[in-house]
Amino acid sequence: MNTRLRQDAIVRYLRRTGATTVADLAQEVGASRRTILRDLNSLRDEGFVIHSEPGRGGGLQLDPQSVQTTTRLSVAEVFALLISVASMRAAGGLPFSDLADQGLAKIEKALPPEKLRDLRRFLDCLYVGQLAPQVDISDLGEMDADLLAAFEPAFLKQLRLQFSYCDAKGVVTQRDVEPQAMLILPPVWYLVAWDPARQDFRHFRMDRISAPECVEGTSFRRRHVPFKSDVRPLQPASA
Amino acid sequence: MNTRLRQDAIVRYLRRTGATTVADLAQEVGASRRTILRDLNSLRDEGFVIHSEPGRGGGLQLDPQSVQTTTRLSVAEVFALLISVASMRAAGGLPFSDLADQGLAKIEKALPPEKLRDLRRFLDCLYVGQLAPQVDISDLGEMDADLLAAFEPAFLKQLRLQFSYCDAKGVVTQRDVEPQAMLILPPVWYLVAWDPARQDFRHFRMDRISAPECVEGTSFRRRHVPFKSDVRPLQPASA
DNA sequence: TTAATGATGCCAAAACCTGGCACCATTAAG
DNA sequence: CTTAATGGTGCCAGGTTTTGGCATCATTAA
Repeated sequence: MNTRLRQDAIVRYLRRTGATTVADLAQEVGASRRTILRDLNSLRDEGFVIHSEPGRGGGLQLDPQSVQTTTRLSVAEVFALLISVASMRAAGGLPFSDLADQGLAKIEKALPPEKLRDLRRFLDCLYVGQLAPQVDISDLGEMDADLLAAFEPAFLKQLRLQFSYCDAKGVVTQRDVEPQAMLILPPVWYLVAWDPARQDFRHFRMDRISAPECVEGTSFRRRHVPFKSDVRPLQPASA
Repeated sequence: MNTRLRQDAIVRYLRRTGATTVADLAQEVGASRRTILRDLNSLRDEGFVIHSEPGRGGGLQLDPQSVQTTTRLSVAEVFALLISVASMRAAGGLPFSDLADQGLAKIEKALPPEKLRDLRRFLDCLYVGQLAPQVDISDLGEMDADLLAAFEPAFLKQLRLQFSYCDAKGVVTQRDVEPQAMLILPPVWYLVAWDPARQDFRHFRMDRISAPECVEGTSFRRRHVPFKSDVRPLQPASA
């Protein structure tokens, strides 16, 4: 985790919990006490007002007034975005939710502090139930950037994709396929691809793909993927 | 000098001078040519449009239109937001997805059109499975505005809320309750409230609430809502 | 043709970040 | 008073990231 991301996470957590301790923050963002204290100093340098009190019963508290800048989105719009992203996260840690959070943090900073405060308080009243059975995707988070970097050109330029794949039995094989679609069955993402060697479609769990790499100079045609009827396009209707 | 600070300095200098060269920038901010070029790439990733032309008489120029984008979102961040919102919509039409789309549309406008086109093409390759059994929430969409308008002050100022409620058996009753939380069990939203008349918690399906209205002048205290263990706060956990 | 310029890959050195440790000051509880 | 919890600082070894230099290429105007 990046310094900047961690500091954003700290601000979010402070905003959410109202008051907490250094040890708690360290646990929450997965860093040491020392690092948290350093981050707090950095944040104070950047203008965030963070009250702190040593001693038993003391703690940290973020002054809500200490966020400023200009706006372009309406409060309702930001609220809606917030809900979407947060729900997705709650749904089981889909990939990219960290990125989305990061983007939202920037957007939130563009709200008038007063409205932002209201938004936060309102949001604190929201809870979500579990959407899907929990699956271990602990490694997925760190692969996002690599996967995205490799997949984007593969889909855009229709280049073949090579990677090594670890199937359900733990057997690792090397693959060279034509990416056709990505299928999301929360919280697991699949790559659906045509395997020229096997002359058939195959689907691969994202979290079992490693070392993905585009094969430059290759090209292929899109195929009609035989999805079941309960699978539908993700593309929003209107936007 | 920090990476971020240096990149800000580059943008300021480009804005100020109108046009310049890499060597000039390197001199100005006290870094090497190589580093400047790296920074320019980062800035482009974040959406800044920087024209550059090689060759004698060429140079760099910052597109003034891209400066209006005060919120510096990276392409990856917008992509992540897009995924979240689109998935939510596909997952069963949660309330507010229209608003979220609208907000995203504004954000997308801040992207270079070329990148936006790529983003859309990439998104065409995504599909999503069904998250939860389908429920009829056809009316929910039109109530969003009313509900939001009524609920926001109720939660913010802790005012009692009156509405008429149609229970599962179709019996309509008049309610006057203290709103404590909102619970999302996709795709259905619930209002969790303390009912003073019954001295107990009650939950109400959003799509069965009608004519909600805040009762001015009332006030109450927040209570600890006895949620089951698989219910968790919607507020994003730290990244 | 030539010199200026943007652009990219590579690599070793420099800079920075991190986590652990020792230690201190303050505070509330017992 | 003693004790445990807490915020805060200095220091250092190890790890990660950033940086600058270099070679190289493409493009453009003089």
